Amino acid sequence: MNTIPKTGRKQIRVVIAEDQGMVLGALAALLEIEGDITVVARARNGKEALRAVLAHKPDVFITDIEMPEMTGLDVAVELKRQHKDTRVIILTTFARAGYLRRALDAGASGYLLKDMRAEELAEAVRRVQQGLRVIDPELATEAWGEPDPLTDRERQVLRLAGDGVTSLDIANDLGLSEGTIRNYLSEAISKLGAANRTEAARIARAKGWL
Amino acid sequence: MNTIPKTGRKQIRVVIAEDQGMVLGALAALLEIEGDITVVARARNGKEALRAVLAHKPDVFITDIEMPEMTGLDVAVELKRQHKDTRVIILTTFARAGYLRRALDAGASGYLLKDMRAEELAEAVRRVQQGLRVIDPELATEAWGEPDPLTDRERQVLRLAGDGVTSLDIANDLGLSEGTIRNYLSEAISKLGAANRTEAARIARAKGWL
DNA sequence: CCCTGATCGTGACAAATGTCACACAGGCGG
DNA sequence: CCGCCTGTGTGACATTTGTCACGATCAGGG
Repeated sequence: MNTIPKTGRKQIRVVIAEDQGMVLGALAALLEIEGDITVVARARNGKEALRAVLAHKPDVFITDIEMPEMTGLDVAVELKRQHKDTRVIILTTFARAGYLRRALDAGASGYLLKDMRAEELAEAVRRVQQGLRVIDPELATEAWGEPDPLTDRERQVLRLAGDGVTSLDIANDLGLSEGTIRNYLSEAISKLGAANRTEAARIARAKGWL
Repeated sequence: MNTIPKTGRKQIRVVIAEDQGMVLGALAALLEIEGDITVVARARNGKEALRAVLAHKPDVFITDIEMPEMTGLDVAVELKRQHKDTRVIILTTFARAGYLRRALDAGASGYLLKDMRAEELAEAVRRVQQGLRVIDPELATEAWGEPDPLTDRERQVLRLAGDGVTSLDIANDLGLSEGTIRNYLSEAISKLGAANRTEAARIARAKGWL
């Protein structure tokens, strides 16, 4: 690092959020070697990220989805709610239609997968800063496939069941009757075409619905 | 980057393997900015990594565990079998005692977690090249805790059950009787102190036993 | 050669799970 | 205001799952 910024054009100011320190530092290094991009702050969880973006008002905010404290998607929603004009790029491992849809609903300008070529990140930052959208091509087509068929309750119940929590325990947790839980699970299982709660949870997770 | 290599000392030659292109490129960028380290090859799966290490004979080989084609651990085992003297650093997301143990058995010199600080990677490379071991401190203590209590069959059955496959289907898959499957699962559940197959699978996965 | 542990099997029983049919409230769109 | 959907509940029933007790075989170690 420490290349003197090629000061010809205005620098693109970026904040990055990512919970794995190694990846965070590496991504920052990757962007810093581009002369026209400056990483003005880094965050290792959602709340920190939100504070950083509000404080620095960067041009572009790059964020992972699954982080402690607050999800990258939640941060995007909050920025939208506050009408901030920082553009958001979601950078995640998961090629899940459900995530992409939620990202777009939250007003994100980009949705990139971590297994794309590293060179594309800086390019995406530039495109997004110019007001363009950058969506992973494979996902873009598939995305408007099936919408999440689950209701909130079903999702909530299925999440617990998928971790091995017992129907009775779920009922107590949520203050419902055990029969009701079994009904929800039965519903979810049939909606997802699964054979049992475990498979149902696996399917839902794979689609990004959980 | 582009600091002119401090050519006083010999460069440390490194090969990196990681299936997520973005992370791979970023890690390479991170190491390249260190004057004394050169990334001589990158690989995006296990087989490619093995070939790259054999071809370049680097001082240090940094690898992820979960990759297509061949696991980072498998690559390490193969290098050990061939008595190669490239030092191996495992760099993974998972703080699992089972993984660490297997890594050490495979002769790895380092086991780092992706959520450590980015600066520690280059430092680890230098230490390892000098013949030292670098193990994540938290793990180091815990590692020699509990060994995997499961037998091969139990592991195999539990893996399927954890994906929602039915006892009967597992039985057919493995050519065993359904009762036997239930026995194995019951055994596994009790060994792991779980309440049911789903929780048992979750626990086993978390420990790196699956 | 005996002991142990892993593997595979049976049978029986209890508990959890999955399915169905049905019921009643509240909310929302037409 | 009338349906319709979601959320919630009940009861009954079939199936799956989890547990136990018992055996039989086989390989390896002492």
